[in-house]
Amino acid sequence: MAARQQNRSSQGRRRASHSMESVLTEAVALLDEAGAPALTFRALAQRLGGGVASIYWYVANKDELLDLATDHVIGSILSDVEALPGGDDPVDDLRAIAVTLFDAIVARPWLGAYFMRNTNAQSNSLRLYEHLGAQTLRLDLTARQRFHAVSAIIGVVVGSAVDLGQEPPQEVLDGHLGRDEFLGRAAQAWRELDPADFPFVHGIVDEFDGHDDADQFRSALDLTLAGLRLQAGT
Amino acid sequence: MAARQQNRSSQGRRRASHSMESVLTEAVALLDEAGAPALTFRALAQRLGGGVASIYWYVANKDELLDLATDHVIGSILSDVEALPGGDDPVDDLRAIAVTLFDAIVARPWLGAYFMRNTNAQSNSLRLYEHLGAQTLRLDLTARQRFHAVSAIIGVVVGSAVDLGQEPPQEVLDGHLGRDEFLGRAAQAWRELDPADFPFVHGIVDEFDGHDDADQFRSALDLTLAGLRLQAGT
DNA sequence: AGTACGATAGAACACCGTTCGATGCTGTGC
DNA sequence: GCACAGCATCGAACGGTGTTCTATCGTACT
Repeated sequence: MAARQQNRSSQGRRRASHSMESVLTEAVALLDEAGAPALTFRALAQRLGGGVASIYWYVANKDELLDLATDHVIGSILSDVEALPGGDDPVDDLRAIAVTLFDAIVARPWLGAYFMRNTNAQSNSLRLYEHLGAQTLRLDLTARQRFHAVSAIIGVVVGSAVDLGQEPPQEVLDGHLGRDEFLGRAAQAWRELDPADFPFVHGIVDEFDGHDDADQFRSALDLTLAGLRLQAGT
Repeated sequence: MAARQQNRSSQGRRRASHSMESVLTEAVALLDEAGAPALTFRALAQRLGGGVASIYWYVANKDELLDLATDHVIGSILSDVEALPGGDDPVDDLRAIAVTLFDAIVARPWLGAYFMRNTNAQSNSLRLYEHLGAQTLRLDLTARQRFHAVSAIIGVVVGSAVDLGQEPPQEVLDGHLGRDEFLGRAAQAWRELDPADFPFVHGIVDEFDGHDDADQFRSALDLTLAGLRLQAGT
């Protein structure tokens, strides 16, 4: 009985049988390969070897598809976070979690735009949120300070991620122009500004040229964490 | 001679004559009234009383339209920033600028998604960037620290703005549900979680319920600025 | 007057999310 | 063994989007 569905690609070929898992997996694969604009119902259907309308049996609309796909990968990020060793210093643990988050977004730039979009549902986002917050319970803070601290850390991650998630302006996607070259070109434009009008920009253009996004994020995070440490009075 | 174009709505009526200014103004008006999805070439053309393709004479594509519209409003934000009094403490001045930015995004939620998308051009964004950076010149920091400090502050603003710019889930847009009511409902769901699994969430749910976004932003900003002050050694 | 050119516009194209109605497949009660 | 119910699937169509093509108008200059 029912010895068919375990081998869905043998001779059936007429109809495709999916599953929530496969839909989400392929959706994430599309997002990973070519970013948010690549995830269309038609492309996804073709990849699943089925029809367009079939996807709507698993998902109400595109927003829900995005939400579920996002939650799907946040699940694996959650695993990474839970695998973190954890040490004496809660602030260091907060930093480690935040860095893990950032790394995950670097690997999947499209995540930046949808990250933490749905804190409401019983999703993995909430568990991640709890993980961050748990560290603040080890600090001497008020409830409000804890709430704001976690929001601030997520804000730093998202803020850096948005900068990062921006699609490069077409030339680098085509491979005609490397990222460093693109940065260098912008830097050159900055150098040609009037130093009297733009003293600051002139002062940091060398830092901007060829800068590392991870460094930038780490610095922003450390500023926030330093402030937090001060607040906790340790 | 040429006593026509100053009164383009009298009897001409056949053809519409626009200008870069009017295109951008109406585009911003559409964004302000109903958010990003409301800005379509057809809606904009109708508003300008002209054809769809005419807009392409002023603008290469929608991305450029968004960039220019964004830069247009950033110009007025820049005026607000330049009107700021400015005091003894550079960090306080940084805070004032950041708060001005945040307020502008609160007034125009769609800005959050596009803010600081193009630091490359000779735009108003760059001037705003310079304004922020100018304050760091009054602090005892290295060039790299200054670069990272400004990035961090922008990151906090953008991070908070993204949270804020999220379209509410349809019910509140229809007016069927107030924002506070919506927050309260989510809070209630949090309260019903197992306190053993979610100690942090339970501890801050009262803070989350009916929280003020401005407070949240201010706290995140203050953490970063406290860290910066520590770094500058004042 | 004729012409070059800045500026406008309608129609069409390809693609998108979404819906509708019909159709195949599968397990269940007779 | 067979009709039936419902789960799952799909093709085709609809309305809407950004974008392009081509034709045209109006104005200023020679």
